[in-house]
Amino acid sequence: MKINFYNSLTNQQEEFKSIQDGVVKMYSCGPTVYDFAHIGNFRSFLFGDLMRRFLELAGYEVQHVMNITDVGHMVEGEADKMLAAATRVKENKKSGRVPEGAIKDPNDPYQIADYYTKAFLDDANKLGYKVAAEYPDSMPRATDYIDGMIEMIERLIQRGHAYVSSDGVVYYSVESFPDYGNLSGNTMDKLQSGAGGRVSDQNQSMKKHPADFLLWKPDQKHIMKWDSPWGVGYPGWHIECSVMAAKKLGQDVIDIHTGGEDLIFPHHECEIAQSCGCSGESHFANYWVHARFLFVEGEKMSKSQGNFYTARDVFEGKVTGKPVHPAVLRFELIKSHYRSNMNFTKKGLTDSANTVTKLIDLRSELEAKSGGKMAEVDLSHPVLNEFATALADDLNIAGALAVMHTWIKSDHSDAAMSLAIWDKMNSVLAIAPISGEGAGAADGGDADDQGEAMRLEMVAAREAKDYAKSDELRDKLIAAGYDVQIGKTEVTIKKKLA
RNA sequence: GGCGUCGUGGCCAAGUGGCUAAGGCAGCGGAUUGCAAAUCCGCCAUCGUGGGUUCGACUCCCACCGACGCCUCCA
Repeated sequence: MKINFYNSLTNQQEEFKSIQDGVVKMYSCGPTVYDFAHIGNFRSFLFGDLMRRFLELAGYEVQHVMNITDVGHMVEGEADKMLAAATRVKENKKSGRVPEGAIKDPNDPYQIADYYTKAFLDDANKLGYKVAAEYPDSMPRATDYIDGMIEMIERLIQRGHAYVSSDGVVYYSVESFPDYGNLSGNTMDKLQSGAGGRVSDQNQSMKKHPADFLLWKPDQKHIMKWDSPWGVGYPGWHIECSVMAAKKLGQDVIDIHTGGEDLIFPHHECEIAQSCGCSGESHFANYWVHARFLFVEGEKMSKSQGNFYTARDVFEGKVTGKPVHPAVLRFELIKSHYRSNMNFTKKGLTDSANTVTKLIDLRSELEAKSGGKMAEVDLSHPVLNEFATALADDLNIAGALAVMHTWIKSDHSDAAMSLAIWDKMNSVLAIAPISGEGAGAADGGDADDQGEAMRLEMVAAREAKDYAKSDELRDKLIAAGYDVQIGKTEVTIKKKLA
């Protein structure tokens, strides 16, 4: 199967060819663990997951690695992110958002990182993010790789790509790496002309070039710090990905690197400079694939706009007023093309809930009909072939979903075969459990006791032909989030997924 | 200013140099129902504007108009 991806490095669609036959080495930039991950983060992460699952459907063995950034080296406004997180955690403990006892000492950055790492894994697993199920093997934490970062910085200095400036800070010298700017288009001359005013002069005077970026900063006062040949301090942001990608994937050049589009510059540009500067290779990743941003009801998502949602906000019903099943959020986040800005809306969520429900219902129907028996099927089957061919065209999810919808409405008299096809499609969509995988499952919606009581009452009312009472109960059930079906003799109710 | 993506029905969104321009949602008509819901059947676009290339373009080229993203911590 011919697979195409849009490569940000060359700004065009390219046929995908893995370095090693049948194996794909893939790295995705992961979350910072100072706060709960929001739906924009997950849009980008799940795009990586879709890509990985598709490659697996296409027959590749995919080694996917995603880092956890737990080094407190970023700033939020003026404050260190870890310090900001400490403040936030203290507030959240008061409000109950962070349960009592979850973080014993909010001043300990490791405890904060641990707490939010667990929260991330919890959300990610619910959303069927495969790499999260492989934690910790495939999800290294930056603080466990400080030694590797120091090694890489030393090597960069040896090779003439980095230098220690007069204030003791280690910088990468972008002038030592002619390809700097190839990914983002921000070549050195453009950066220089555009730099005026934006960067503080005192910082700049220490650097050889305005675009030189930090590799190690000695700083005794920093909240998280480690010993190094350049003094006690902390590593730059970019170096962790270069190190963990190489260590975990075991080679200097990898196949695919993904992330949000905002990471193209400076983060990914700098990763390339570091990794290639260190290895001497012409490429770090052969394919750089970036996801566009997520908007909420047409607006950019931001805390000040009040339209900023974490994954758990959505699960808990902060967006729609009703709880949303994780499978619905997953489907909503993967159903639009990764290179389009996706618009996250309530209506979209409802649509997604309908589709997910339809798929789950079809599955139960097929299981009942086939007695759980499943046929053998592969991509040579016309339906799956069409489904996979769409995805092979730069992850054309809309095309693939069209195939799926048409198939849903088609003839399913061979239930065992249909079940097999269903499973294959679901191995990519992951909106319901697949054998051997517990993640991201829509487990159907069983009624609770109260709902069941109302249902029985309704049946009784109907036997007595008391339609007014029956209708009243139906309205109540619907208000309680149930889907009510009145059959000839039976009444069935089911919790809606959103 | 630099780099990049894009403009298809009410909304979301595929696709092709030439048979009937996917699919979803919404809507409309019908079947079904005590009434609904769900389901099933049917209906519902000529592709931003103006040129050009071509036997023929929505699809190729040019111009224009418009939308959006990145260039600063951000997925």
